[in-house]
Amino acid sequence: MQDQGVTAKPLTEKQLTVLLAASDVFLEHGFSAATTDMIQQRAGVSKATVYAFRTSKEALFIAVIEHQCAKMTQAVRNILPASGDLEGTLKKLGLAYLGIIFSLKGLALYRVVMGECQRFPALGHIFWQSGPATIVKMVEEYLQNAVQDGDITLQRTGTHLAARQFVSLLRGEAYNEYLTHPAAIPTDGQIERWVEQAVDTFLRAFRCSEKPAV
Amino acid sequence: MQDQGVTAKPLTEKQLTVLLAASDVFLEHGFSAATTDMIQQRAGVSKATVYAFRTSKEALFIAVIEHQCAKMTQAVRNILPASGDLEGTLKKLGLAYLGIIFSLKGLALYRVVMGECQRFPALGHIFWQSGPATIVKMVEEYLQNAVQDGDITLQRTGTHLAARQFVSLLRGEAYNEYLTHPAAIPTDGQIERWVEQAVDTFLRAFRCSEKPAV
DNA sequence: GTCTATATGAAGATAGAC
DNA sequence: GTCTATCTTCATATAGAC
Repeated sequence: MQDQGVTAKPLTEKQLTVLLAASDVFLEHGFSAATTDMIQQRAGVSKATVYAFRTSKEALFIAVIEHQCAKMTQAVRNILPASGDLEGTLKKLGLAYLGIIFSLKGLALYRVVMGECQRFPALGHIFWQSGPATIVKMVEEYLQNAVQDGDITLQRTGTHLAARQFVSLLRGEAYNEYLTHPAAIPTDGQIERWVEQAVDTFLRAFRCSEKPAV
Repeated sequence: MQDQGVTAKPLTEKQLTVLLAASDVFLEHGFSAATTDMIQQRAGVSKATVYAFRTSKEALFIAVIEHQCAKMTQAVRNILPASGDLEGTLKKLGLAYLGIIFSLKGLALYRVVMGECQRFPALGHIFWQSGPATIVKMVEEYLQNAVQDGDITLQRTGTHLAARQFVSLLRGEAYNEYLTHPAAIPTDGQIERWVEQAVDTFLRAFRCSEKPAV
């Protein structure tokens, strides 16, 4: 661990170089197939410098995933839907979220975490909290506002499940499709269409115009 | 490849032993972290027997994933919803599908494929076709029947997207949650609730009682 | 702190007996 | 076809100079 987490950790230039090189290599190859030689070469430093930053390959890998997850959390938390109406809010939020998870790095991070979370269970938890759990919580808040404004009713499912269903619709089958077809990422136009279709279906299922038949 | 695919391949007893042992090891550790020693020991045979079945670790891994995907396709195709009404059909289908993908092996297969589909792109394609694409096609057929019966209208999204949205709702956030928290699998009761909630939301969004406002 | 060079162990694959 | 024993390669990690 070595100074992870809350306490500040002002990385030196070389340390940052190592961390970024290790990120590239681990995100591309996963833990086991990546070698410290690759990382060393990519960073342009010697092996001793790599091991001066973290004392083992495993510790380096954990640092990389924690760093990537922290970056993702930050990106998700920075989403600030401007619009006042629910539809516009959900669309802005959806666009930003899909932009993150459908990026090359977003997809690669997901693949690596899935592949290694059996060996590193802590990383599975961290990823879950950083990504899905965070966006669901944010959606939940916006939905609760919309309930108070009378736009939608969530009595049938509860706020939490409704938020989860929205995020699932948002991600959609396209997520699995692109995860299993590496090297390709969707265009902005495709993402826009997915978002509109997800928001559309969600609002049809939860809009107040329908009777909230519990 | 060596006699994969359409042509029959009557595996000898030892070959099957090796294949099953390799399946266990690869599904637990992924490709790189698994060793031929583990497979050899688990199968109770010598290393020469392992290499007599497939000529390299990579070929053995491909055989394992193809076999697991074929088994999954078979399981999905065997789902035969009995009920005549749409709601019952979707529920039966959903229950069976979630039973497959939320099993220990189903979750493990997904993790391994995700982790290795960068190195083995063909396996990503195979998995996509075996799992998500297959279930979506089946849902599509049932939805089309329901449209002709006048139960639902899919003009807004088209049949294909509607089917994809249903499958996404079905899988839900729970899928990511259990993927990132290995060793745990949901109870049958939980799966039942997820299915009911997914079907409920889906039918609310697509039922004919709503005006198909294109 | 950083580099070069190296020790050490492990894993994929094979040779040769039966 | 199967087993025992082994070869060879390569990756993690360290020792020692600067």
